[in-house]
Amino acid sequence: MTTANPYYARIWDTVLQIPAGKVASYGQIADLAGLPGRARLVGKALGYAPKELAVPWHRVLRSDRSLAFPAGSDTAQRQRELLQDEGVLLTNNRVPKDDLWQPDLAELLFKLKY
DNA sequence: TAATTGACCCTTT
DNA sequence: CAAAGGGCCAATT
Repeated sequence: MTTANPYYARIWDTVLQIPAGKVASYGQIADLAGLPGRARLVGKALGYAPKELAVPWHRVLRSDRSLAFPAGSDTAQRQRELLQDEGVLLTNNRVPKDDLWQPDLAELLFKLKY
């Protein structure tokens, strides 16, 4: 472990709040985690995310609802498989708007214990 | 310390 | 709807 930053923990916690069958964008996660404008950091945090936390990184994608990886790459294919396994069907590398995560802010704040 | 990089986002064409 | 340009901020070199 090179550097442990407090930002990452909050990002991981927020991602863990995404229910199965729903997806959220990096910017949305950053915003909910209290880090507006730091969407890129979310991606980095997911890359640093330890396996033990079982962070559902596959439920996080770009704001245009497309995968953040080049189509055809191993990571992209695994993400697509994981999403389909949860009931999120990708059409042309994109998920339906109906599957976007719409969190209840009050409940989310309670779970994250701000 | 300065420059480069990146699992991104928004607005305009 | 897809592509292009500009911006943002932390981590890395």
